Amino acid sequence: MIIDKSSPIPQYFQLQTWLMEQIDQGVFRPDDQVPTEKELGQLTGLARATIRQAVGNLVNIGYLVRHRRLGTYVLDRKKENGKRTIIGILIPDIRTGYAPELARGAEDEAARQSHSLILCNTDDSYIMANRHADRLIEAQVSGIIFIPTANPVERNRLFIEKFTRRDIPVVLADRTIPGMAVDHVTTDNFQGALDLTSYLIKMGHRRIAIILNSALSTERERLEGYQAALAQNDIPVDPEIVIAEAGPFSNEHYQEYISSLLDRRDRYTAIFAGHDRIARLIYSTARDLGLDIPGDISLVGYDDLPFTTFSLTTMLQPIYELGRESLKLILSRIRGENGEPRRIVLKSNLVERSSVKALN
Amino acid sequence: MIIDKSSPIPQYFQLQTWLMEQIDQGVFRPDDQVPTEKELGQLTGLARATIRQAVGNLVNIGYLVRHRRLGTYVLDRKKENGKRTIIGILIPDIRTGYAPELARGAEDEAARQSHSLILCNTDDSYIMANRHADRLIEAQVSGIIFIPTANPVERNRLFIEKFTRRDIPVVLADRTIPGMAVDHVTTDNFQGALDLTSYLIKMGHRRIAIILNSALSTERERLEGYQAALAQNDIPVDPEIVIAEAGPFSNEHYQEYISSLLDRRDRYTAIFAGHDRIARLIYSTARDLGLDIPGDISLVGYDDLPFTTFSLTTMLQPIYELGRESLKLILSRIRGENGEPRRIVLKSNLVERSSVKALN
DNA sequence: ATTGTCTATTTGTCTATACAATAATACTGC
DNA sequence: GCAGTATTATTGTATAGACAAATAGACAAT
Repeated sequence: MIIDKSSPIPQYFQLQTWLMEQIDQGVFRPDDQVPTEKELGQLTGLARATIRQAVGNLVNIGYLVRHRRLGTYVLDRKKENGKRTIIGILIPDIRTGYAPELARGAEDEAARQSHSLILCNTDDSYIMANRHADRLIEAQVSGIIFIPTANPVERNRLFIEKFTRRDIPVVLADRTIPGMAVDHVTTDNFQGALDLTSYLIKMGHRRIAIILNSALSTERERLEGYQAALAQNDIPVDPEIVIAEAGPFSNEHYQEYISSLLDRRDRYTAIFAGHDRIARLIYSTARDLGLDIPGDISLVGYDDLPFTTFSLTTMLQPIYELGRESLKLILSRIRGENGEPRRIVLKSNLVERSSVKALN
Repeated sequence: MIIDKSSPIPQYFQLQTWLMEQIDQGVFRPDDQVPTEKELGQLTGLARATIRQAVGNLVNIGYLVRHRRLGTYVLDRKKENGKRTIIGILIPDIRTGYAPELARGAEDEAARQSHSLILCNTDDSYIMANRHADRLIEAQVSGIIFIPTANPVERNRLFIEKFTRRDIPVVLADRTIPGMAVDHVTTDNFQGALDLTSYLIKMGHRRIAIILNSALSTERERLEGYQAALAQNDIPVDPEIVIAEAGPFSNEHYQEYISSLLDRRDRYTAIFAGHDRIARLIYSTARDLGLDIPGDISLVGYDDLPFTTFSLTTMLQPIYELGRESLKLILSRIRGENGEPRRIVLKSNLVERSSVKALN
């Protein structure tokens, strides 16, 4: 029997629970009709008012929908979920690097599709990310765009599971998390770095320093691209001029690495900066030391941030598109598309300006 | 009588409506007990089940709360309102000018107080702002931080009323709307411009050009500060070198104004740029024309955006603080503080770099 | 072919009644 | 004074029955 009349649990509540179970277990599926009130009465032996109370509660919390004369139907949770039109985006810092461009790309697409974007700054800290996570769940976001923090894989994994446990889809933007099967939108960092390094080699540079943050998947891929380009040209890697430390770094930290790199400038003729922000720091540090770029040292960056005052040869990443594509992907998941995790890779383009001197 | 038995409107609904009216009109106030089901029965002549249906609905939508044995009480809407922890922020473009800094200031304070921030880009267009508005209302934001668009006062007024009609408080950040009594957080643009112009005069400049967007209240105030400084020093205003056009401008539009201003460079020795973004454009345009700053023309800006590569003397606005204060203010309103619209003015500081040549 | 009418079914509204659970308050016994 | 007990008002749960309103679908009228 469905209802235990002797139980202290109210009978309407027993019926309500039973109905929810049937729905959750797929016995009653979305858009199916559930038994009519009369049938439920025969099934349970309860009075119609009691049945109405149970069904009414389920209507209130969005499990069922009633149609006069037609019966009561199971509501499609996914469809309902799609009605909450808020998506969370977790970015290290909206003020730095490509963050504004990415956020704008995502927001434009969100607005176009009648969704709103909650902005969260993580400062690359998993503690902050987790605080945001709890708030976002409470705000009933229906999806998450996440730029993984510069922290161990495990930390990022736990963060993501907080959402997936609740059936809230997550898309990784730009950076990925090794070993995790999650949707991911990124650019071709390996190919980009390979092209960029090959360009330096073509310009006559053979001793090329590189400085990057190896806590970030994107920059690790760039390192691999750099190594591949050297290998293709039979140039051995000089570990003395490969600075690949892991961590969430402040400008001050980078400054130290840059200074020590500039101290060893007899070992190389060009620097590959892991991203434009480092490139800018290198530029201003070099200038303060009286060094000319590209006169004394050639320099390339990665990102193509807007500078206007400093003419950096760099790899243009389609960051605005990256934001848009991330949002499109998360929306398709919210709308119920399931299947294998997808990986979208956008092409980058070399932008040749005047921070590289030809040596040949 | 409260209930019209002959009406086609269901009696439970009539009772429900009546109760809501009593609450909204303050007959039953927050935390008051409403009549017990028995009393309502005597009052209306309805059966208890009907009364329970009416009251039950009001409990569901958050008007009332029932306590077994104690009675039914009016819920404090404000208290409930405070539970929705989302605030909307409408900014022209997260990618340009001080927007990232402002957004970060607001988001940090929001996170500190367990609130979330929905980011909206308006591109200074009231059409986009209105589209966002509808979405934000649907998302049930409990407050709005708004940077007015570069559009006529009326447009901005209508936008704000959309929210105030629904008891959603609005705080204006940075820019204001003339003639509207709304909370406002800004910087001392008049004093800042006065100081900045006085500085130029102290450096020996007497013919000072100014270029700004007069659609923005902030820049209008800066124009007044500029005029006041000239007046204090008995310098007449030369209308030929005051470019104060109104509109939402693209870089290309500004470029034209700048070019025409640079054509007349015999009439002035220094340019006061209405904001740093124009200053940057002036700098690069001048450089393309072979002009040196400050050698040929002195230049000051307003904002203190991070440049690193171009050393601009400018007025530092505490934008991060502006974002934080805006959020603090909106939260105090959300929490029920009422009273006269407040106006918070933050101090700016002159940052002396090397874009001004001393003429004396 | 379109429009109107009827019928059966299902949910929507409403009454009258009963007992249960809860908790503030008063009372009782020590 | 204080712990336990009884009282009692109030909401919570439940039943049985009735009529209303909407509407899909069948059928009739135009």
